[in-house]
Amino acid sequence: MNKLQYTRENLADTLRRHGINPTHQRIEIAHALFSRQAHLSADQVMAIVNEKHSETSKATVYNTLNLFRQKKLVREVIVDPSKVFYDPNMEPHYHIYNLESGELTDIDASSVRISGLPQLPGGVVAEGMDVVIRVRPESDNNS
Amino acid sequence: MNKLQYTRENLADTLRRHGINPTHQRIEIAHALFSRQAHLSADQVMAIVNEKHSETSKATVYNTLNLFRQKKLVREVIVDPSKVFYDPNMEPHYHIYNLESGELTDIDASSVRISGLPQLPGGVVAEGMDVVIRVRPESDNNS
DNA sequence: GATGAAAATTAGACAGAGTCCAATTCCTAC
DNA sequence: GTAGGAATTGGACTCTGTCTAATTTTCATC
Repeated sequence: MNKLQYTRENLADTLRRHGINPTHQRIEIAHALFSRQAHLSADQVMAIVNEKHSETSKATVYNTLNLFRQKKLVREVIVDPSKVFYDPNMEPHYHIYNLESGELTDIDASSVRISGLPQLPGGVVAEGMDVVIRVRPESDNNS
Repeated sequence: MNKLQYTRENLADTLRRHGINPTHQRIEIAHALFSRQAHLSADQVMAIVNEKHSETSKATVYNTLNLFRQKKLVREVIVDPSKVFYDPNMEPHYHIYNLESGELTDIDASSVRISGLPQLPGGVVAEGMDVVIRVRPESDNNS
C-alpha cells in the first residue's frame, strides 16, 4: 500500500520520488492507472485520458508508459498476444488471466511458495518472475 | 519424449493422432518445429519452410500454427510483447526469458514445487499455468 | 517579465504481427 | 474424370507500437 488518496498533488510527489518530471500529461496518465488500481492497456489509458477533451497524443501515452516502467512505477504484464497491460501494483503478485473475457486478476504472492527452481545460467541476473494461471469458463472448448 | 525420429512419415502420424489432416504444408511446419525442438515465432517458421522454394503462404503458416495449438500439438509462449513463440514441447515446463537476446530456455517442471495458490474464482477452470523468469545480463541497466 | 536552452509533446508517417476474404487449388469418393 | 468439401493463396486490411521533425512547454537566469 502506498498512498490512500491518489490526488494529483500526491501523484506529482510520487513521480518526483521516482525521478520523473511531473508534467500535466504524466500526472493524468498516472491518475488513470493509480486511481483505478486496474490493469490497463495503452489504448485504454489513451481513452481515459482523452475522455473529456483531447489532451494527450498517442506518442505521449506510449512514451510515458515506457518511462513509468523504466522508473519502476508500473509493471508490464504480458499475457495477451495482442497487447501489453500496465499494472500500477508493484507489490509482488501473480495473475489469473481469463482467456475468454481478457480479465486479469491479482494473486497475492506472499502466500505462494515456489521451490526447486534451477540455478540461473551464468552471467545473467533475474529481473523478476511472472506467474500466470490461464483460465476459461467451464465447458468451453474454443480458441 | 514422444518420437525419437521426426521423419515426415512419423510427423504425419502424429498429426493424424491429433485429428489434423496431414497436408504437405502442415507436415513441413510440424517438421520445422519438432526437428529443431525450438521455440519459433511465426516469422521464423515461415522463413524455414520457404528456405528452398517458396512453398507456404503467410496465411497458411498462421492458420496452421493456430490449428496446432487448438489441437494441443504445440504450446503458445507469450513473453515478448511483439511476437508469439510456438513451443513443440508439451511436457509440463516453465521458461527463462533473456530480455536482452530474446533467448528462451526451458525449465523442467517436475522439480519445481508451487504451493499456496488460491482457489480459482467460480465458473472457471484452469487451462494451464505459465511461469517465466525474466533475466538480463549482469550489470545492464537498459530498457 | 523577457530570454533562451533543454525537455516534453505532437501529428502523422511508418513498421511489423497477425487477420480476413474471395478466388483458386487440392483431395477424395464416387 | 467429376463433384464437392477442405486447404491454400495473395493481397488488402487492422491494430499495436515506434519514429521523426516540428512545435510547445518549462524553467533557470537575467
